[in-house]
Amino acid sequence: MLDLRKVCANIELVKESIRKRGQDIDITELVSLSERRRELIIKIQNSRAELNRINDEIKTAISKNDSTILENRRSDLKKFSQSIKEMEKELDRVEEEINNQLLFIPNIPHFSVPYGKSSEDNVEIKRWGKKPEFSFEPKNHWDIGERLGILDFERAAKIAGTRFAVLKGMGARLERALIDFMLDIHINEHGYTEIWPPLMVNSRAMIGTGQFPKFKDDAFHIEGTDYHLIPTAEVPVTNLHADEILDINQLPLKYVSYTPCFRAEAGAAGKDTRGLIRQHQFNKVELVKFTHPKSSYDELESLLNDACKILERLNLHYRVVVLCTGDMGFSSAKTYDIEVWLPGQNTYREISSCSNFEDFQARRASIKFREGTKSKPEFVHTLNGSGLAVGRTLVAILENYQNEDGSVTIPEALRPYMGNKEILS
RNA sequence: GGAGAGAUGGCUGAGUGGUCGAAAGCACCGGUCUUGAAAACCGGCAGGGCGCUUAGUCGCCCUCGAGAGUUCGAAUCUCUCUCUCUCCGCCA
Repeated sequence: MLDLRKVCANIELVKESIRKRGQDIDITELVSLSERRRELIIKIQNSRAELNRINDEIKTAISKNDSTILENRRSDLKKFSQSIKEMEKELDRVEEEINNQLLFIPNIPHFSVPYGKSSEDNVEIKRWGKKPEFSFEPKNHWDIGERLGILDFERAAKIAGTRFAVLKGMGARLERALIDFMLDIHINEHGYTEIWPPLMVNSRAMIGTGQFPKFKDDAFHIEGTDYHLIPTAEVPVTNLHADEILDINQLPLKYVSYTPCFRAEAGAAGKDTRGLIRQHQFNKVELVKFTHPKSSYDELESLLNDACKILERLNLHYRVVVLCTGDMGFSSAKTYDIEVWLPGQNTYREISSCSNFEDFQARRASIKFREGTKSKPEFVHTLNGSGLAVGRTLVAILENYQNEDGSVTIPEALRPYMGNKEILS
């Protein structure tokens, strides 16, 4: 959420940033509502001050047993407080409307974010490793996985539906190994603290990180409750510190959390219907940081590196792109996507998305810190990134490490997690 | 699921209709003392919002889990909700 005062003081900047994202949101009503809000507040406050003054008179009248003043004042007060209540009702309506509108305005992109309309305009900034060469035609991961008997989409469809998968035998083991492998690196080498959060959250948490109200249809909801299946660990982990003032000496706080993620994938009908790429349920190891505003962009770089490290250990070729203004997520001020090379599909595929939200989420969830012991609390900056999407990493391994006979070599770094097995066949 | 108790500042906790945005203690910050530290003593220490001719060691307003109500006036009384704890039941 943007700061109302800043929006009103920088109307053109906000309009421009909405336009750069390729969106069309009219903020003129918001600005006039803000003015109305200020008028009402001033009126109400003056009235209340007067009300309080009269109340003090009544107090003294009672202590002095002066019944004349008492009766005079009492008869007025009721009407007076009634009119205040009416103004307050209007103020409530105005503030609710302001809030509704603010919740739908996306974050302002960082100045370093390239302008663009779609993913076509994202800018590649880094490439690591190289594409593996094959003496045969590399297969898709679903063909490899089904032949090895470790992926089963048909039975998943039977028990749940489309966009689900069953992992079996060494497939399940590989998924579990990857989770452990990623967690160990982030915890032991990168200094993150592990979190095992609830997999369902209330709507307040979903508002806090920006999924609600705008993207309500993307989440699974448990009917008759206020529980929502988390679309990413970002939601519970970021909201862990909602309504808190964090100790500046503890910043940056770094958390890593493995969770299943649930997405309705509304609007993605027909996209990536085959394979593991786009599922209603998938596993992800998520990195979350709470930082001082001054260092958040440095922390974004190191978060990106932490995520890249996993692919490097697995020796998987990847590239990093900066998302352009038109392709960036709603809450983000700057996002890097890590895209892994998938030879079976002859393309780079997003495997991690690392973002700095600046104070956009912190303001929604009210997460603050204090610069000095006597300073006013300020909002922290929040960041997160996948470290990594587990299912897509499994896909990358199957496709990049496949052999001509249909077997798959297990990356060396992963073997200790796979009972020292070297090959899936 | 049943019964009971509770929710107050960073923490502990007092307060049952006006003298309360709030005692006391702890923690923290500043000062005095000290070679330094500790102790002792003195002082400070909640969040949010609005205003300004002087942007301040400034003025005002709101907030004692959330919301509604009673009252001239609510931390205090009533109702609803949320959460926490204890006991019982059930259960991985």
